[in-house]
Order: sequence, then C-alpha cells, then structure tokens
Amino acid sequence: MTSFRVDPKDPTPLYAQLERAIRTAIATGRLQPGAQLPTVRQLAVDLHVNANTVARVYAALERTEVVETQRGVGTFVRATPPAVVSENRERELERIISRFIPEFAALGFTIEDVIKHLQRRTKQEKAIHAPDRK
Amino acid sequence: MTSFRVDPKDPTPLYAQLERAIRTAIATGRLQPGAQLPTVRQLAVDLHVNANTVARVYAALERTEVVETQRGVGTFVRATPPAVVSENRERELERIISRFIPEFAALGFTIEDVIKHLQRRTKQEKAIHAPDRK
DNA sequence: GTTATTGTACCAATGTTATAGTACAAGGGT
DNA sequence: ACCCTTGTACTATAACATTGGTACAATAAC
Repeated sequence: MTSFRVDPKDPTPLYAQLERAIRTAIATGRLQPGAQLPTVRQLAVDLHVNANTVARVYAALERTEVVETQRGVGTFVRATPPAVVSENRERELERIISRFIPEFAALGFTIEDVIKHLQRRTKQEKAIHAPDRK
Repeated sequence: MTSFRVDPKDPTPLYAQLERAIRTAIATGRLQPGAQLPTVRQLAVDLHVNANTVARVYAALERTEVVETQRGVGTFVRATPPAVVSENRERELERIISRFIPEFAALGFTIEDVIKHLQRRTKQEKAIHAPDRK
C-alpha cells in the first residue's frame, strides 16, 4: 500500500535505500506521525527483500528515534520529530546544503530547479491529504 | 585537479560513487572528449582510496566504451560520449535529492526550512553577480 | 637499451551486505 | 489459557567491497 521502492540493481545497499525511502516519506509528510509502517515480514515480501534487512532498518530508525516499535503490535512514526537543540542549527543546515550544491551544480541544475523539485514533493503530499474528489 | 568526490561515509560503494562522478563529469562536458583522466595511482591518492578501486572503475568505463585506455600513457574520454544525458538528468537530480532529504530531516529540519535557506541563497547569488562595490 | 610512467592482473585479508532459517519475547484477541 | 501477530535475536553462509601488496605489459622519453 504505502510501500516504498528499492532497486536491487542500484549498487547502493538495500538497507540504505530503504532507510532513505522511509525517512523521506516521513520528511515529506507521506507518512504522518502515528502512522503504522508495514510489518517487517510484509515489507520484506513486498520489496522482495529478506526480513532481516527490513528488521535492521527498523532497528536503526528506532535507535535514532524516528519510529517507535511495540512488539506484537507494529512500528509507528514518532509523534515528535527529534528536534535538534543545538544553537548552531542554522550553521548545520548551511553545512549540509553546501555539501550538496556542488552536486547539483555539476549536473547543471540551478538552485531554483532544486527548490521546484522540493516544492513539488511536498505539494503532492498535501494534495493527497486534502479531501479527494474522485 | 579536475578531481572528483567520493564520500566514505556514504553507504554507496566507493566504486559506484566514483563511476557515477566520472560519467557525470563527461555527460555535463566538464570532461571533454579526448581529455585525460587522472592516473589510477594519482586519483587513488587524491581520493584516499585504494588504487585497485580506481582501476576497476576505469576498467568498467573502458568496457562500456566511455573511455579509452592506452597502457603506459593514460586513460582518455572517448570521442563519442553516449548521449543519454538529458534523459538521466531528472533521475540524477532525484537521486541526489533522495540522499539529501533524509540528512537534513534527521537533524529535525523540514523541507520548508531548506527551501527558505535555498531561496535566501539565490538572492545572495544575484547579489554576487551584481556589480560589486568593493 | 634503459628507465619511468601507465594500465592491468593477480593474491590474501578484512569487513560489509544479503540471504535463509530458527527461535524467542511481548502484546492483543479469543 | 491459548493463539496469532509483531519485533527481536541468533546462527550460518555466500557474495561483494575494500584494502594492501606485488608483479607484469605496453608505451614514451632519455
């Protein structure tokens, strides 16, 4: 249903692809706080991936407090995204962005292109959560 | 000089990062046909990576006819680069952003935060390109 | 011819990734 | 109490990634 995507042909490790996909889904609001993730076994079947791989991703997300797990019940998106308290927040953001800009620039993309892409990504989600008129 | 970038903290295999970086450099014209790539050993030193890893990337690029190698001379960009640039551009942007979003999300930043930061940055850019008064 | 430089081809060792399978622990429903 | 579902914890195995090292082959420069 809310399934994610991993590509076995991509040399990026499956666990890394999946963890990114889940974190992105949360960050973009496709997975809202309180939402239940698929079960370890179910997601393993859906993605044609070993259950251990999924379990390790869930464990990693649990360690970083992105999700909350209840044995026998399921795994859920945390209510409060881990707000970083650091006073250097702005500087941290700056640092990350500065690291990525050369990559965009190398492909000839402008900052505007990136902004548009990011906006599209969030607006799609809001459309989903709006009353549907199908 | 025209060195590339790989990130050992990125779970993506080094060889994959490097191959992608070189192909991108060629696709965007930063490396033009006929241009010589750094030597295997030199690039290994620059990137703090094993020479074998670089050598394998060069071999892979050679097999796919992206570069041409001459023993004792060097490795050069082929005359006719496979022109799949435009099609993969969007996918590449998507790929980079997929790596980008989880990073700042992990620090508690929202996509809106990033967009705002980027927008501020574009204004700065314009200021830079304006006649400077230093 | 000799030497330096370049790509190539090995080997061994270590760590990571992914799979398969089994078993256990905790919560909910009956 | 029992059962089902869930996450978790193991073991073992295979494949892949990375490193370090050594050696060889072809080319250019001397």
